[in-house]
Amino acid sequence: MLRPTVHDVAHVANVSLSTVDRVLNGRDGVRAATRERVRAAMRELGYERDIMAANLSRKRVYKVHFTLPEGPNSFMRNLAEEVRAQTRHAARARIEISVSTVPPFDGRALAADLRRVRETAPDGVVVVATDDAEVRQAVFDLRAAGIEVITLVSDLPTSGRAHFVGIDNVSAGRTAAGLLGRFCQDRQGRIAIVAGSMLLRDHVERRLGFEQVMHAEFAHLQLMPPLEGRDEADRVEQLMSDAFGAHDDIVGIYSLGGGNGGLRRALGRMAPTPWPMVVAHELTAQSRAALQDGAFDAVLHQDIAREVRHALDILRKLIDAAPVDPGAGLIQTEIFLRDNLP
Amino acid sequence: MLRPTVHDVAHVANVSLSTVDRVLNGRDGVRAATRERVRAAMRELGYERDIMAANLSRKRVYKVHFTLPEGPNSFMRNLAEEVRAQTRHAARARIEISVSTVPPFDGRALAADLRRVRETAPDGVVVVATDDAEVRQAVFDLRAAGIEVITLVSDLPTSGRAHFVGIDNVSAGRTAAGLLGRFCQDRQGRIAIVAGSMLLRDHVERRLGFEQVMHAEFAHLQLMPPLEGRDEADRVEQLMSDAFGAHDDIVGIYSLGGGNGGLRRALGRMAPTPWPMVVAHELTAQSRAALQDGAFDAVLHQDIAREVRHALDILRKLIDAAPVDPGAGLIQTEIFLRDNLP
DNA sequence: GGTTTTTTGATGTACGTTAGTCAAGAATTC
DNA sequence: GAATTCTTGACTAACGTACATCAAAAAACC
Repeated sequence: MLRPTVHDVAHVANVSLSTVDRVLNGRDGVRAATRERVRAAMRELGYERDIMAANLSRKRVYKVHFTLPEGPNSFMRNLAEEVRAQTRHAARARIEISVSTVPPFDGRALAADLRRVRETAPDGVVVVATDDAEVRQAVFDLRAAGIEVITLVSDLPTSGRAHFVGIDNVSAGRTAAGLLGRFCQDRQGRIAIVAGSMLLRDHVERRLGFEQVMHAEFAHLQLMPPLEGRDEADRVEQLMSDAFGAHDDIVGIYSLGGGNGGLRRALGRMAPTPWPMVVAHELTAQSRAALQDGAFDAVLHQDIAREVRHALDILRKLIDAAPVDPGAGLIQTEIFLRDNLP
Repeated sequence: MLRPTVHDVAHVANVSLSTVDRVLNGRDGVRAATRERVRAAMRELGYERDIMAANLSRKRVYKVHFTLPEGPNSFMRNLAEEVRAQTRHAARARIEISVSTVPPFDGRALAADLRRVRETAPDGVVVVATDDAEVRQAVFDLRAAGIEVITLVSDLPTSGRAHFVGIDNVSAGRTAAGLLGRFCQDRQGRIAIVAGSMLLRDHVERRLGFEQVMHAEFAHLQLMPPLEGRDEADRVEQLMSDAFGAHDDIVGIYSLGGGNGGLRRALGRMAPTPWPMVVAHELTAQSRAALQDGAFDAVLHQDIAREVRHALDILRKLIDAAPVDPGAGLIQTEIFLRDNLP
């Protein structure tokens, strides 16, 4: 009832262990007919190589590199911290993690870093991608060098990256709209949108999803054009204060980027009556406090720790050439109210 | 820079491999002073035993048993299916899974099954617990026999189970209230609660959390006493129809158990105007359809696949006597609207 | 046919651990 | 001080796989 081993395969195929080994590891010097006999035996027995024993034998160490944007952003700081925290755990699974940071929103710098990383010949790379042609090329070159690439948090499609690990941002935007629309279903007025930057793919996607659902399901609410807060609290505060000054019928706010501290301050100073319903992104000290004191109603969140673990998991499978469910990588967006704060 | 091995420990402690092994595996015949020397060397080097190599050597197979309630409940059917699906995967990690099913809501039968399972001497047991003194005793006896026990979906505190894997049901109830209250914030009227059975701990907890928040935050809404639908669609349909007949001001419904098909039918036949806001539990074919056609507004869900994987993960760690974060096991409750259905 | 080349088998070592045996050495007992 | 017990070290085999070497067998070539 135990798992079949190479010995069993050798026996069934009526060949020696050496031959099974040659077939298994793609070494040459095996006649096609013999190779097929061995393959048939493996299929018949349902043989699967014991990866742990295999790794033990080859002293395999998975070299994985993370390239992250630096900057004061508390979300990215958490990310970096989480990667560091996983380094300890990963060592147990023979994964050796290295990290480099690059300036945010700078495609050129990111591409340069990826080229540098390629020289260190890692087995896999995890990158928070900036959407840029040069970055796309750098990812493509990594792939060409046999290095597996996974995008994290912000995707880079058609770059050859094997998987994206993060939330579905269009869906997150739709969710925000579904919540905010229902919160405001019996009200008339405007909905304000505060974005970070429309250069970030995840922000663009959130806005897209949000507007889709708002238009389709909650047409009685009037969408204002997005304010670009660049994830900076002061700028967000200024923009929102201006908006409150210009309109007294803002009944809902969707904050899809950073700088929530500024939004709080603007609300505290001059929120209209009734207090607008607010949906924001990322559970941080600011947004948590805002939930608790009732300033925000809901916060959409991605569990970064889970994403990092998930990325490492998928990467290991890719490197082992094990099958990976193509749907893997999408993390469910979490929704927090003041009532289910962890 | 590689991980230290027993050889390194032996060298540093200036003892033989045999002695290190004796200390490591708690065999006797080692003087206290020597043992301490070895321990010091392990600490100094940061030695951690390579579990994969260790398991390979001892041909360890983790025997894990699942005891699940049977019955027509689609939630439990999914659970059983998921356990079966994990069996294949688990085999790769040397985990051998067995499953038994027992009649639902029957503490005596469950306890009997656990006693039977104890005879098969598994390393660990995962059980969907019915809250019952006899079950508590059976779990306690398993623990006494050195068998690790984890409760799944429905907890059984003070039974000695090592962990509970599932959602925080009080928090789920609070979340439901937070959503429903905000959905109905500009309305006046009654809120109906449909439960499965108040004999199930998870249902009791959901109701508790729901009422907590409703009373505290949304006192303008009037809570009706819970209807016990026993997770049966027909009964739920009857109860809700009666409720609609008796009251024309039901503005919100919280369905915290099964039988959502019945709720849908009752709503279709005689929902008041405006259509009540509905929050239900578990994403099934019924609740998904109800979200899509707008009958339900939100569905709280627990990802069973994740729970099963999580339970196996924790169990493996427990059996290896590895440290397990006491907070592990709590799975975030997912929230689905029609806008973020997977 | 004999020779060369290709294919196959036998054998050994290693990975880091478990687990055992046996004998030498040290400490303890009377 | 001798007999006894306890402690320690040296050695071996095993887990399932990888990888290398050498010899034997089989196929291909001229």
